[in-house]
Amino acid sequence: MVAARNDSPPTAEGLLLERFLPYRLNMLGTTVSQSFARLCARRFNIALPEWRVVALLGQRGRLTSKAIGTRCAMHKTMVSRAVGELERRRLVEREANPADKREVFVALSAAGEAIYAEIIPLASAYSERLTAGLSDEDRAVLDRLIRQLHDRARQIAPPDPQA
Amino acid sequence: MVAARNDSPPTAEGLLLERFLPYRLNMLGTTVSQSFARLCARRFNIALPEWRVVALLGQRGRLTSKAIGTRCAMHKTMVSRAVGELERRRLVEREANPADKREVFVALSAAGEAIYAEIIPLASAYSERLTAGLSDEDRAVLDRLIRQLHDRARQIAPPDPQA
DNA sequence: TATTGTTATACTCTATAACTATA
DNA sequence: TATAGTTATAGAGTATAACAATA
Repeated sequence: MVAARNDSPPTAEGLLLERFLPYRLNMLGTTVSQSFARLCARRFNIALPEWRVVALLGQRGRLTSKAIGTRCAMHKTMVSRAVGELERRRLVEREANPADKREVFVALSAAGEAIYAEIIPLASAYSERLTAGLSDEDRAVLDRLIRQLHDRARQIAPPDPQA
Repeated sequence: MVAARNDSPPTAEGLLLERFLPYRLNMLGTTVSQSFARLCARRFNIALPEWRVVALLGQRGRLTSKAIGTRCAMHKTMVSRAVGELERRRLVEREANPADKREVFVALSAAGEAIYAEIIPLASAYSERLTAGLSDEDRAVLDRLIRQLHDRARQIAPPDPQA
């Protein structure tokens, strides 16, 4: 156990880097994300952007690239590359929307559905292990705090309003 | 308001990306970190790695590059570049350790101390705004959960054990 | 004119490898 | 041999700008 690590109060200067919430949230987010990314890489040889697209398509069925980007907060360039890579590996199929040929529908192939079926238990198990020590109330508070802090951060310094 | 966004329960498939904790923690960490980074860039024209080094040296006094890396979880190449940039801007000074000339002590210059004195209120104010809506109990739970989840994530898939 | 999507390019942060100079 | 630190290079992930095709 390393329980005593962060228990010291702030110094007279008013701030300790290791107790600074933005720093800690950033460390937590990257640590969790990278540890999950390692599992995905080992088991499926798949990177996180591709993982997100597979997870999304598995839930939602076919979607346009734009809808993928909106739903998992990925830039359209990243979506384009992730979908391209998944298509190269025959995990998704693309089909132009006849009603608007600018759009392309993306959907899991049979092989993609098979990967999805493996991905879900892996992700669920990871999430379960991650939160194994938490009470029901802990989970409820965590759920609420993530949303509150996320909204707050965007209020304080929104991502380049008029760029 | 977008309050209803995350309130739906998991589907029959067992997972919704936007309710998947690793995904949410990653989004939260990057959103908070980037919003704080924007403030630092606007006010001090300083990037996050440099900010971390200044904050650390302001607290701890002079440190070797290795100690900086250990204390704020930065790779030695990143420390080297951040310290180099800060030295170029005359915010830190370097001095070889006479007792072991491989090591270099890094310390804030007078100008660096001045920046540090401005950085602390900015950071404190940011943290205050970020957590403005939280009760004392919320804060205590958040503090504990960050540590628990961080430790858990590293237990589940440690960063390349034998690389 | 505006929008979907692709490509080229660049920037940030992270990481590996090769190197130096010490020890 | 091993360590502190630098540099070159490469890899994610994110972003802007220019573009083609379509509306």
